[in-house]
Amino acid sequence: MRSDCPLNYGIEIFCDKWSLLIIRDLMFFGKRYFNEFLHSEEHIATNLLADRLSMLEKEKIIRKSKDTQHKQKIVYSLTEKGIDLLPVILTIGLWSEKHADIKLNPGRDIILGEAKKGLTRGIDKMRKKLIKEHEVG
Amino acid sequence: MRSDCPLNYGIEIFCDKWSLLIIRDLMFFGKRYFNEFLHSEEHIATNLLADRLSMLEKEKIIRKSKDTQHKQKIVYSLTEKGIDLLPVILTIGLWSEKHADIKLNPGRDIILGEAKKGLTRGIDKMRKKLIKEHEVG
DNA sequence: TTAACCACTTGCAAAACACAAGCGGCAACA
DNA sequence: TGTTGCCGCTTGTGTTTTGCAAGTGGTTAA
Repeated sequence: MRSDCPLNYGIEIFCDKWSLLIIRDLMFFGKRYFNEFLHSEEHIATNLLADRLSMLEKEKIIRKSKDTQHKQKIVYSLTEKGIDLLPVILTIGLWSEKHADIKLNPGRDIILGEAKKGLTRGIDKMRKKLIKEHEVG
Repeated sequence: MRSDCPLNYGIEIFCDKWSLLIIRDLMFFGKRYFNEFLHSEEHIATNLLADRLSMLEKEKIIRKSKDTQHKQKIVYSLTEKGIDLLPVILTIGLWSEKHADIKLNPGRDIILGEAKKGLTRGIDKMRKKLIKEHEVG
């Protein structure tokens, strides 16, 4: 670590071009398998995806488990630490919606709308949903 | 741009290991000069600092102006787009405080405390202060 | 006049990234 | 029971970004 600043702690872990996109896919698009992350529109390379998944697991942001149906498949899901990145992801999304100089996906309003109405309440509501989906707690 | 996802828009601009730290220094530590950013505890290199400052200016997150007193000095300050990164920085800080497995700087509680009491209210209060300090609006 | 300070720029080595191909384990099908 | 294809990766290679050190041209204080 370069410093003991809380901001820097988070930056060193997930501030790269891919980690938060993987977490987004887990949060909002129900993706759980290696191949599903691979086919997101940003097109991450297989080696980088493998790197990020093992890093995020090491940091206890995601959890790896075996699929009970298909033995060759591995299921990824969010831990509580991962779910708690929801405010970070939403605030970045809201900032982009306000300030982007290019046209963004209007479909994402469904996700951001709740947070736009009231940040704290929107986060609480979405957090509860995620805790159920990822069997946390 | 790799996609039209709002999250991705923000990520492509400021999700690297340095940009948010420079913005933090502008927001909370009153830093305004090249040399001041240079001497933060994370120790950015001069070429990277120059790169990031020109990128952040190009993205209209910061503003460059000449010091009226010292002609050789250049003053950096936040635009409204930059000030609006406050929620992003605060939520990363709060996440770190909650989940870090190492000891973090307890002095930062002064900054995070207001947001911890109530996120929306804390942001509003700090935002108003920043708008005055950076002469925005 | 000279020494220090200012915001950078340049050069180079190391690390990270991006792309393509391949690999061993598992599964569906003939 | 052999073949074909999907599964989560790993490996190899070239390119880009980063990190460090040194230097530069203009400015300022003594």
